Amino acid sequence: MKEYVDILKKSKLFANVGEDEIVGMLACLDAREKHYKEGEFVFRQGDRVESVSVLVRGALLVQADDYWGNRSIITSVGVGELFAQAYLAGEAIMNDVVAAAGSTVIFFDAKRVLTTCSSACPFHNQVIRNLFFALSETNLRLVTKLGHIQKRTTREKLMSYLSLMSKKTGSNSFTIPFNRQELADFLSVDRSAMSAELCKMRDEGLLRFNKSSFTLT
Amino acid sequence: MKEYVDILKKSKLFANVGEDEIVGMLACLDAREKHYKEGEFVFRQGDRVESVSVLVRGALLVQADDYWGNRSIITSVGVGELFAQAYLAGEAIMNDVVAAAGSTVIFFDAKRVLTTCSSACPFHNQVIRNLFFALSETNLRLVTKLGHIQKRTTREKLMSYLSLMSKKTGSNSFTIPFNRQELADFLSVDRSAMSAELCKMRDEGLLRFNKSSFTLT
DNA sequence: TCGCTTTCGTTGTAAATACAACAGACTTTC
DNA sequence: GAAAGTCTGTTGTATTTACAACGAAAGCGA
Repeated sequence: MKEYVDILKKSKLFANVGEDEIVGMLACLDAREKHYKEGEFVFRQGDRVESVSVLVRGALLVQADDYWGNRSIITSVGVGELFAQAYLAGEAIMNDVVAAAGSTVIFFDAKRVLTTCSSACPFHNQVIRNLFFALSETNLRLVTKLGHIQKRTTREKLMSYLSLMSKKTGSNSFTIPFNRQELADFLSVDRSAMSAELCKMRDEGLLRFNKSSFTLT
Repeated sequence: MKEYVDILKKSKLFANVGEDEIVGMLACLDAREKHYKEGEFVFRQGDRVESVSVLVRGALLVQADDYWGNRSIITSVGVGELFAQAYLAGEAIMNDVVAAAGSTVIFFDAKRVLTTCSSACPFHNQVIRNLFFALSETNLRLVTKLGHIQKRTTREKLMSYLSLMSKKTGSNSFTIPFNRQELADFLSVDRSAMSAELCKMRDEGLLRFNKSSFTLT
């Protein structure tokens, strides 16, 4: 377990908590380590989540299968990230969580995390706040993505995304962290159709671009 | 302020907290009451949110305006509900929050809510957990909606939504809480096109329906 | 430099969608 | 019971998109 303290130290769950305190809290929070092979399920649809879960090795996918067997990926989870936090409230988890590679997860007892223990762990309150902030971050990502995707046309989705980037950077010129295919996947549209639409917008004088650099005009 | 205790009592923030404790906490959490006329802004894009906010009268809309002035509604807020919780982490709020009618909001100091005060408020920990759970609920709503909307075709969106309802109710027959227009707005598609697609699916034998009652086959 | 791969723009076609307009069934209201 | 309004299905058309396929440009390794 202690081999992963370096990773836990960098995770959002233990932000502003020292290494010694983390080691001390491992027992207090009933930390348990579990290994998964590629393709194994960490959670299945309908499971109850009773642990705060941190990925410390590998990669996970959060995905959903519908009534007809179609699969869609909700999000991916990287090392150091929390997942399934939103299901600690008691709702059954709606998605499958699958190991995309050999992975290790550390589970903390949710009840112990969410209940402050008298005086033994002075940094416990910080951890609770961190958990809340981590969930906030997830939430913001979702709202942002929803705002883009809910637009009807490809052009509107692009406008939504690009104008947000402009606001975020405070400038009409900015670089996006996606290539064309990734941007298309992010906005849930076809790459070639999106590429064509971008060029049409450029020709109409709405914007200019070079690779991943854009300028709104 | 005390006239709203009945409403606060029913809000998620004070679940499992008695009326007397709520009254006691109003001062501890630095509760402040503020009134808004229709059209007034509770928060504007870019504001910092430093209060836990509960709507106790009226109705609010969370909406976003993009670079070109287009408006899109993210969600609505009803009496007793928390809003803008995800921005307590320090990020500037991405949306405008506007009063859709004459409204009253009670603000609690976020720092005081998130930090347990020694012993004065025995139910303080419960409130912190409640805040976390409220955010979880928001999160689930978002993930669910995203799962539907990110599908490419109207049929896939319908499949996604209806198969989820089937899973949720544990039956192939269920009633949805929307009429056709509301369902279309929820899934971000055109009503008439959706209606046509539903009938096509019925004719193909995928499902049957009568008003808001559906049966998957 | 030569192949190989990746990325991006471009085009054509088939499919899906938005939009507008309308008719029938059903509700509500007076 | 009549009138007005709402909800739903239906249809036609213009627009938009997905999909497939291809070529040019850039990056990369041998």
